Amino acid sequence: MRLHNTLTRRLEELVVHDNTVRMYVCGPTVYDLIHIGNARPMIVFDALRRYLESRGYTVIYVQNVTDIEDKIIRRAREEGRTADEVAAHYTEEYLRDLASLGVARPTHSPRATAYVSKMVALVQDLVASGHAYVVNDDVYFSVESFPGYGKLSGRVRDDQEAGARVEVDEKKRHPGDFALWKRSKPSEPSWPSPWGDGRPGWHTECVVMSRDLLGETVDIHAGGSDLIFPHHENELAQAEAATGKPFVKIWLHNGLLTVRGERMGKSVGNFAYTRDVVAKHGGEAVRYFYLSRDWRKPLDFSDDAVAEAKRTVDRVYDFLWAAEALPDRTAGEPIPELDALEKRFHVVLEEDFTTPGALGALQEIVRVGHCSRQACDLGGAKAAASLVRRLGGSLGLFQSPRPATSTLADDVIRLLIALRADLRVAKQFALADGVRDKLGELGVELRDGPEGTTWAVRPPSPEPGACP
RNA sequence: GGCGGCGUAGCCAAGCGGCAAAGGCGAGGGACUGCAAAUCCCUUAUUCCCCGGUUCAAAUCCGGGCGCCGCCUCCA
Repeated sequence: MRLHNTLTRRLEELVVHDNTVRMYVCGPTVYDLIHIGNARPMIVFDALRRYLESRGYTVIYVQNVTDIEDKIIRRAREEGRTADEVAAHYTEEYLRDLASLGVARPTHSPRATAYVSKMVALVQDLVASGHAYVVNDDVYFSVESFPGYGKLSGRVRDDQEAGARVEVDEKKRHPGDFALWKRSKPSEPSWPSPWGDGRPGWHTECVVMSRDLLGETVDIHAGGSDLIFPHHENELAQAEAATGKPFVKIWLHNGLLTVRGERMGKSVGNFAYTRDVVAKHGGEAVRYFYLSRDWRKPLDFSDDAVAEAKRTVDRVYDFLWAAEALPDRTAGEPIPELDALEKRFHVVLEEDFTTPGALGALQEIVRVGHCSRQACDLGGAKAAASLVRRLGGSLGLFQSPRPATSTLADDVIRLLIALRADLRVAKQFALADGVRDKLGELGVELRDGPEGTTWAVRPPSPEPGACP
């Protein structure tokens, strides 16, 4: 598989040892519910993980939880709670949102506060090796001590100075230097260190947790493209200054969500909470929506666009549930078109994980399935359905079983269908249509076909499939 | 000012040197139907923002425009 590496700006073959992919994805800072933009990397990289697993790799998937940070402290103060309480609360909520999106639990979800002593050790190492310096109990990383600084984001230090939007901190030797350890104010959470009580600065946690759980060099490190600078640039500098080894083989950065062309962000105020969008359209519609656009490109979010994705998802399930309810027949002629489509599905994913192309292939498989059914090739329809299940499953889509109705409900619906059939024979069309409409209001859709009437349940807000 | 990305049908969106340009939505026509819905079939870009260039061959490569967006500050 080839993936676009931010570091080299080209497609690179994913080469791993022991058939194991070591993958680190930047997680949330737990000071609030996650918004729908935060959900993009979670879904996209979860889909990548599942796809790699479906291709036979073992994936160790780490997503951190940042549970100590200025915003958490501020929030705690506002709510009269401790920072720990705020972090614990929003960590729970975050995990709930992940589940509602059909995102599998990471292999590890390390919390920053559990790694403070290891962060202190890293900072000590950097001070000892001359990559960091201490000023008034704060510790700064010296960007001039690391020649590779800027290689990820393509930024040259001197160019940045011209912009001069960054406040010049007198204590820093170079404007680009960044805090590794900050002395804490009396009322703030703090940890002991050789430089007095304080807390970790930016970027250090990911380096430490990544190294601890995945080793000094990871295969994939992923996150939103807004993290390229300064966050990932600074991580890279610390990690490689400390170990002298490459920190990451392939950097992956997803495009951001926009709203009417403008970037979605908490500070802009044009965001929606993941939870609210999922309540309205279902988690799987959100997932399909994200996978229908190349993961590196910006994606314009709107309610209508997600609603369209939901209709598409519903239609696929209509086909799946209908085909699976068909009587079993001995397999008919294999359909060569299905093989070709399966191949295409993999070809486009192997080349930079182009999920929109793969979804296109999936749609065509559905069409072939409908077509087979129309032609009374039940084996063909079933083959198409199981292919959709299998391929969809490799991206975390289309795994829901037909919603169970009680036997009693089934019987009553059948009774109503029979009654309506009688009414139609008697040409009592107003009454027959009334039955159809009332059932429709209850979420039961009737379809009259050449072989009689079938029905399907349309849940108001479908839950995403269980994780395989 | 520096760095990066994008511009493909009414809309969304693949394709990134060689089949007169996937797929979805929407729209139109037809089949089926008592009428619908669903489904099926057909139609909907001779052309890929504009202008030059390279090439036997370009949406795809190069140069120059125009337009939009992101990052450079916590941010997925």
